[in-house]
Amino acid sequence: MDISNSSVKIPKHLKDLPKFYSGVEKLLIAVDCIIFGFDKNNLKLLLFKRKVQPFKDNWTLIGSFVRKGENLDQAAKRILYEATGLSEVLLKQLFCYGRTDRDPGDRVISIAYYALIPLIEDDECTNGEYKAQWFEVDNAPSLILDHNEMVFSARKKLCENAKYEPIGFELLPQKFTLPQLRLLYEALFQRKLDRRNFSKKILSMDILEKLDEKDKSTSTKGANLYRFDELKYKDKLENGFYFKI
Amino acid sequence: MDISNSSVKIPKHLKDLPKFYSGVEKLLIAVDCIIFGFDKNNLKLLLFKRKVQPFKDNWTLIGSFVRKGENLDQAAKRILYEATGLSEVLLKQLFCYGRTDRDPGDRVISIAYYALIPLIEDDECTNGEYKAQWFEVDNAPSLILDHNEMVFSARKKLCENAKYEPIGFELLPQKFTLPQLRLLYEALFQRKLDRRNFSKKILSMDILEKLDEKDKSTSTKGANLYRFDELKYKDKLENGFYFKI
DNA sequence: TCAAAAGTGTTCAAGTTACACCCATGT
DNA sequence: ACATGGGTGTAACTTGAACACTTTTGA
Repeated sequence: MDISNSSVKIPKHLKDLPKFYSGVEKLLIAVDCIIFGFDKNNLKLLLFKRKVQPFKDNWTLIGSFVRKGENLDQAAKRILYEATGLSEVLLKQLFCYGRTDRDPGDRVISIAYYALIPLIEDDECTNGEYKAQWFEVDNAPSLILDHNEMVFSARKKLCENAKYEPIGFELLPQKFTLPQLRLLYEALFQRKLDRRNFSKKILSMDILEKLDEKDKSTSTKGANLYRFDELKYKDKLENGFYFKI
Repeated sequence: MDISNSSVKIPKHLKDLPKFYSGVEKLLIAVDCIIFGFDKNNLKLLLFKRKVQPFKDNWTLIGSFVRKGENLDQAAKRILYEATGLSEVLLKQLFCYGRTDRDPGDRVISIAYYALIPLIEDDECTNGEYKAQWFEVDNAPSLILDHNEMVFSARKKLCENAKYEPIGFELLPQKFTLPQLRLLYEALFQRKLDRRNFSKKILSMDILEKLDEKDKSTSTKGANLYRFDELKYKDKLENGFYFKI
């Protein structure tokens, strides 16, 4: 199937014409980000104090209206950068929320994205602008509008995606141990995983690079550090391999 | 986790105030529907001749701008009804397309939905308004804007969803045979499935009702007709069962 | 009576789960 | 020397894949 943008090119004489579709009502478009992090045992959520009315000072996801000339992905990226200072981050579009009454401030269509970031300190996230705070996902305060629903769906989607894509690594530091990785998946799937079977499975995929370093912070023996080998992974993908945990 | 709309109620004094968010640019919002059908061996796509500029008379997905006071799902439902006359149809939101340059007519944010309908004749779809035509998905004409990309993604998503949700039945008549159902999944997954293993698997789920009727249109012996037992399925769902094909 | 599709059962391979023992090291 | 978490191997089981024979009936 041809998935190129379109075989029908834009005729030149259209380019400088006034816009079509006049008289159609326009709406506000926002992007909201569900920012996940992981800390030892817990999946976490970065929440913010809303700065504007309505619902000023209530807990909220971070979001912003989409600007003129800005793609949706760009908007998500900008929002995340403004809120955390991070730019190389996994962002994924989840769902579009458009109930007419979802925001009493006006009708707003909101596109939800989730972001997976390696945990950083609360105060590094503020950038002077926002009061950000990490919460355990299962222990987070109630949020404004339909943001609770967004978080719920995002968590579910994250869990699904993590089964078939190697996105868990995005939530860990570059170097991590197998026990760490296992705790992450246990938090995502909300169930215990067998230590031995987990190691076997993840190592058999042959997408981790074993480093010559140990992390002794959780045991006397120390656990080996690994790195996700993205190049190797992508190479394998092309040869019919697919990630599955 | 609390997924109620919000624990923060809208303060009464806000309700009659002028809208917030003044000065923010608004954009056009459209919903586009990828309408799938199934005919004997082939997954099909219902396409339309565009009635307006730009790209008038080119093949396109059916779509419409979202109206004031209309939820996104309602818009999708309306579009589908206007185009096919069908109203009890599976509709699922897929993805939101928002590239700034995706429509030369103006900046339009488009939310794609797929619809699964039991095949009906082309001319029943017109409703006097549109020139609709079914195409095999793999043999469809090139579409305007980013509609080719939408179709591609929708097909992929449909395939994924069909593995874990009993949505295949939406594409068949109420009464169907196992060979028919198998052909459908073969078209979705684009590979042959073993006749015997397929029957075994689908019947072992115990969500089909065997009818006392045969379809003799494809063989002398005739194939038994079945019906998807939605109530039974939902009941099983609550008891931890999950569909998997 | 035979061709063509439909229905059913068995066997084998692969993947998943359960589980036990040894290792390294700071105290 | 021992307690604690980390590393590996093996057996039982479940699931999915491969495959062959019998049944029905219109032509």
